[in-house]
Amino acid sequence: MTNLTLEDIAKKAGVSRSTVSRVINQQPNVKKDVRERVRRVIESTGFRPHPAARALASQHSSTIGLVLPQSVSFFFTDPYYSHLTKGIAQACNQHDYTLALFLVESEDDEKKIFASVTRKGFLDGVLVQSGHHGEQQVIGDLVDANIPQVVIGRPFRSDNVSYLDIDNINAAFNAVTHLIRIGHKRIGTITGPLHSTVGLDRKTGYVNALRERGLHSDESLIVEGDFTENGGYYAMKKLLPSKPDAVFAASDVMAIGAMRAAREAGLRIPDDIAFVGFDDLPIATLSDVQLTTIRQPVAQFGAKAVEILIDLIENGIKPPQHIILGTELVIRDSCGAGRK
Amino acid sequence: MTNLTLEDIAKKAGVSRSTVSRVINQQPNVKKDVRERVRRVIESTGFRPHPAARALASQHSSTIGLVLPQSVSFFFTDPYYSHLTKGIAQACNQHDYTLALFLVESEDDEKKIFASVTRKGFLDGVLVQSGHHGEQQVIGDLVDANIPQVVIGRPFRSDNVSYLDIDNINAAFNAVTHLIRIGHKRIGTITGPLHSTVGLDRKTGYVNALRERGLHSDESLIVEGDFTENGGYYAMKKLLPSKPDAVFAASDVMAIGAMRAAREAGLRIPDDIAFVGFDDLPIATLSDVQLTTIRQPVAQFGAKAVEILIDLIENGIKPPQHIILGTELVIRDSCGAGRK
DNA sequence: TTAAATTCTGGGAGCGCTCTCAATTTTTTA
DNA sequence: TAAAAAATTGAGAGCGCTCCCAGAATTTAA
Repeated sequence: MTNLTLEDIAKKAGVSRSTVSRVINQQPNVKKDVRERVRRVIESTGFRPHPAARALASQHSSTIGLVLPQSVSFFFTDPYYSHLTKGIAQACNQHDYTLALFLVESEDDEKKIFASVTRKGFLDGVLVQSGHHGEQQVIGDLVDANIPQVVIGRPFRSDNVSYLDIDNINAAFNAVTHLIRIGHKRIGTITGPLHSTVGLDRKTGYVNALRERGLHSDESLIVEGDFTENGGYYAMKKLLPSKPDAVFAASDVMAIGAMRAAREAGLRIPDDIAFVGFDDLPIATLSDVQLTTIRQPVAQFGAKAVEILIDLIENGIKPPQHIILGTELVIRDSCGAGRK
Repeated sequence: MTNLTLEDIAKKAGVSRSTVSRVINQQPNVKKDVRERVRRVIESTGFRPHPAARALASQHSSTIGLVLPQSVSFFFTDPYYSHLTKGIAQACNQHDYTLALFLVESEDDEKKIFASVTRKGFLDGVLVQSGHHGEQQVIGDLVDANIPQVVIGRPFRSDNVSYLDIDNINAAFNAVTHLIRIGHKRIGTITGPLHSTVGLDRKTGYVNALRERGLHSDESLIVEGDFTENGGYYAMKKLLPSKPDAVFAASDVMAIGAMRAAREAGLRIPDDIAFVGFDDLPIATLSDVQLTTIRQPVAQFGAKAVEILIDLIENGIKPPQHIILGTELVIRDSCGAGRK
């Protein structure tokens, strides 16, 4: 089965290359019967236009890139990213875009990947996961290259870029307020990495909630985690001497790790110590005690990012949009609501 | 910053388009000083050749696709696939290939994706995760389209295709033999889906081990799982009435679920019941009792698949290769070795 | 019925590269 | 030093498509 070209189809259908092109691209001004005839030939031959030729002539590739910077790639195996990636991939399928995945693993990768990502004509647009402070570079380069981009999560410098985020401060605030309301007094937190906006924002929400409720926030009750299970485990070990009666973990995965540490220390959950997580990934309901957590619609998040990006691509770059999606506190067993 | 072309670089360097092309593609027959001069211009301008133009002229795109068929996409959020994907992505970076991700989610996707995947000139090659029986179609289409492909995991019909797999039968055999050797008598298994070769092979290994050691294999000790945590949990519930003293789960994730069910039933691990998993993903060491399991080098697996594929792409299609990677039994706490 | 407006169609140029081939320059050999 | 061989270079064609424009066919208006 040799590869057909527009010209071949044209010949078979007794028309010109141009007409076939019109049919394929659903342009007007083709007689109905001609259009049908051409369509039948395309159907019967299984013809597909050559993507590279198309991209070259039309200057767009129907491909978008998902870039996970170095600090993020490390965590790619965390379920949050699988769900995100899945949502993104699904949305791409739906919109007939191809998804190219760029996991930056080293300085070396970084150079190569950024060079190809910023090369106009390869990708129509880029989704960038916001990483830590040092990685503003990527976003800046993309802005300079004038390539449509949407940042997932608020970046440190958010002027000039469209991004999609949840209201982390408010969500964390609600979670901690809930803990206070049901009677907890010494509430600790395991934060995300504090070189990321997510980490900082969730911590801010925690601090704000304590302050508003008149609880003094004790530095020894705040431990920095790294969004991994093990990170949560070790952070909890650091937290234990301060004897918290509740812990707000900035991710479900860390909450699971923290609960493991608590159990090892002989504490019962939620009787001796309560936990609230963040994300509401499936794992939240898989431990022995179901995790109270903040639900963020990760997959839809990805899908939404794709939609915004495609809008940017197809309808031109607009003033940067900042879209904040809602979250929801899901009360289960680990917070001890209704027991105290 | 407008987009440069070969011609622009040529003019700046005082040579012809062809010479610049030679420099970029590291071809011989360019004078040393000319090469240097051109290289400097490229460096200083940050020029990158247009990928589509390149692909069109050279008939290869330096892009490979990773296709996860419908039955697999469902499990994409399972950590196994994150690790696999990560390994693949890393290898692609290393070899200067771009990775396109295709998660088939529906019949509709399937058509679209296969059409674009089989379109010659878009992807240089394809990595396909072997799925269940009904999905041989993909692989067949790819073979017909004569596109270099490597299947990850043994497919049902393995003639004509190169694939990469581990020796599942043998690995499962070893795991179960280990359980027998340390004194367990009533060994149950939670299999993977039995419409997949992985599921079947690991079950076969289990059955063989029992047979060789003269234990009769009881149908009620075999329950089909689906590689999810919840699947493991419910499979274990079905297994409990048969009172196994050990369980071989065909994946770590299912083992975790199964252990949750066992704990809920008041059983102590490994004292009352032993567990062995499969995969040795990080989660194996994250539960309260560390999981004995079979280590398969998932990330390297992905990397290897990429290497084989690239070899196929760059050195021509060869007789199908079947590569089997080794595994290793990792003995931790959950099997109760040394206690009985 | 004819002129004007509209719709449809095909040819040509060009997207930015690679690759072949012939011309030119340089090196080697006698 | 000249001829032969080898290395280097540039021009041209072409990859398969899109898009513009002019010409042909059709429809509408007069």
